[in-house]
Amino acid sequence: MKDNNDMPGHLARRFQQIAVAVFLAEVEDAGFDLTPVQYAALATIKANPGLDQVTLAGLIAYDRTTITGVIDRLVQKGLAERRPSSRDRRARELEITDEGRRTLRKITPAVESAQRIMLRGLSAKEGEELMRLLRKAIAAGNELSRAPLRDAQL
Amino acid sequence: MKDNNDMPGHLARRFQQIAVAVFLAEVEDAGFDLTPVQYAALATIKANPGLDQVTLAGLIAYDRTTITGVIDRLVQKGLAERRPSSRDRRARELEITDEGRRTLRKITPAVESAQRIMLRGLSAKEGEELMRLLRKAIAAGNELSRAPLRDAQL
DNA sequence: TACTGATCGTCAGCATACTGATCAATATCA
DNA sequence: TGATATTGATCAGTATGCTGACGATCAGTA
Repeated sequence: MKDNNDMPGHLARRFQQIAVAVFLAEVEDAGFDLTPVQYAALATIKANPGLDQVTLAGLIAYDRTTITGVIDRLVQKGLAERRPSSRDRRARELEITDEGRRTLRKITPAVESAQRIMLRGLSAKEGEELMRLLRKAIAAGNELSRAPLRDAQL
Repeated sequence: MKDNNDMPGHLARRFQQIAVAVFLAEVEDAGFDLTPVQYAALATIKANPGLDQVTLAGLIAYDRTTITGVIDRLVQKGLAERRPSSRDRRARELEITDEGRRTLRKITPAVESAQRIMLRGLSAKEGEELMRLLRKAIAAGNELSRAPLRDAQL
């Protein structure tokens, strides 16, 4: 009988669970209230000013129906803006605010600390190897989820 | 600037996302409607007849407030039973039904197939190494989430 | 035994994720 | 051009996960 610990799916769930908890704890210690999902979205908006929601979702592999709520909360916190696109009246253009920029800058040490903590049981070499294997497995399975990673097509 | 692909937290999220999608697809192909979370709970109930909800939650590292809904759905599907404990009037004893046993038996090939598919980008050796590193990182971070893994204390 | 603290299950509330549907707008092509 | 298909955003509904609170119960102790 296969144990849970032999199931990559179960290990994936556990590792994610810990990763989220560590992220939230570090960010809260730094005095901020931002989830991992909101952080990734905000950082991607900053790096791609004016992008629309579908493109953002593709860049971080979120479902398009999930991104709506995430952006709602970023807007509500004053970290991002959503305005109608001039080129496509269906689309919304996303922009980071000054407040969002400030938050990203000040939160970075906590985010990096979180990434270290979630690998604290591993040596530096093992941490690298874990990330390499995850990247490889993810690349092979990219199309298997409803929200695959996509390049920004310009 | 750190890329998403250098963040273990982001990789964890992506891998989990793919793992869940693969699991659901395989299980549905086999003609069943069971989530990864429900599967793990049901298998653990079968292996530990009469256990209470807190113990179950500890064995699979679920939050105790989450397990309530999961069991609701297993009971509603006729796969498990929840009855008051005779020893502790606060607690509920969980039992798998015959239907639950049948489902577990018939669903096993799909579950195992799913575990293979989510590692399909890796060699057998790499898959083993990924699981080893995940187990190690998880062991070190076990206490960092609200729902750590716990042994059944009897 | 009476008090105190811990524990079991549940609840309300919030934040991801997904399925499938819909509306508006754009693209494509016969 | 006109019919058709596709796309961007949203919505309702469902299922995890979590925080913090609660009532009922149990356990340990003064």
